[in-house]
Amino acid sequence: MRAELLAWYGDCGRTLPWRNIDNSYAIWISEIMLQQTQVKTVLPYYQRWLEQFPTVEALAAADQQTVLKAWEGLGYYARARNLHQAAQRIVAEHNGEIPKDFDTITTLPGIGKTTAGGILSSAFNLPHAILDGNVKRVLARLVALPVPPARALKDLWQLSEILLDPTNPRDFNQALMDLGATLCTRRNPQCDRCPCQAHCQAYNRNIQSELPMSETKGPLPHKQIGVAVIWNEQDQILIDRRKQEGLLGGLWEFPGGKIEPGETIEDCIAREIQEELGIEIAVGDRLCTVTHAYSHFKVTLNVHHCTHLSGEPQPIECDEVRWVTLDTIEEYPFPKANIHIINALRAYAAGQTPVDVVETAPST
DNA sequence: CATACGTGGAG
DNA sequence: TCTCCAAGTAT
Repeated sequence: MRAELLAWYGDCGRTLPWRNIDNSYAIWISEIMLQQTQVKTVLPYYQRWLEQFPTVEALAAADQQTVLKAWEGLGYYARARNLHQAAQRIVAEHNGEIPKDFDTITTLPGIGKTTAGGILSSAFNLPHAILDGNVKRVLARLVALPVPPARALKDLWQLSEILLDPTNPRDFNQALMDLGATLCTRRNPQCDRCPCQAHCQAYNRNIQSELPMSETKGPLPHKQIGVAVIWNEQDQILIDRRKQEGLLGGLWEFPGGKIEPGETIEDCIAREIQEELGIEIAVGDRLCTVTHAYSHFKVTLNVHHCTHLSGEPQPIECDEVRWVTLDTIEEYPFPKANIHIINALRAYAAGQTPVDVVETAPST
């Protein structure tokens, strides 16, 4: 099966900018960006990143806000924070060289088993297996896995290791991923073009469309949030930088919080701002309403104009607070949901009517 | 072993 | 409109 797969890869493999290059730093960056993220999404970020941080030294020397700004919009921001930390460790502990040893490279933050295998095989042609989403799907079909892949990780890893071509692990791993990305897709797999068709249990039983089995998940919880755009007398707006840990760590946002049962939006906003920033505000008109879906819950941001009344803002529940103008706000990294608020603010400043931004309709 | 962690695209 | 999920890792 190796020969057929490698031959197919030679003919039909994708051309990607991080493929067949002699730059382990760039390959590392691509592997991190590609975690849970499609190639098409990564492409522009990857190009910009290498222009801005061409070497591991350049990345290590950058400040975190610059790094997060370059990552803005890609999601899973711990990846950017870990990339930055790992770069500093690679410079300090490994003379600026990406480690070639599996146990060493997996001690770096953000590099787990499959990313390590991806880097080591792609950058150095070392015989380490991978098990990403593509490979899980390909292998689940190959053996007609009767359970969801998450229930058989040990077996799938073993299979990936057994199949791996020890003489050409780089091309073999890339071929496996390309097969999953282009032919052995989640829906409508093109088995008629597949180099592994004869070996595929799912195809032989004609159950390729049913595999891999998926876990059933319930509906996402939906939270209502009150958000404040607080103006001072200099026409500045108050933003805060979220703590390093957890959701959107290190990014800036407009302050606010969860609306309690029976609480009005206005009461919620005034309470949250008092609790989190220690200041008094007057809650005014609605600016916009933004509904946004994260991976594990949905939120509706009920955004209101507010006026600063008294008190010096304190970073009680965040790492930092700052008054900014609409002209300089773009220097700060913001999560996607807040980008919508900034756009609404620009429209407001330009004299337009308030807008509702709805990405996903509220379910309740 | 289960959950937290973003965003955009496809059907 | 809504669900699923895509080059996963950390805890």
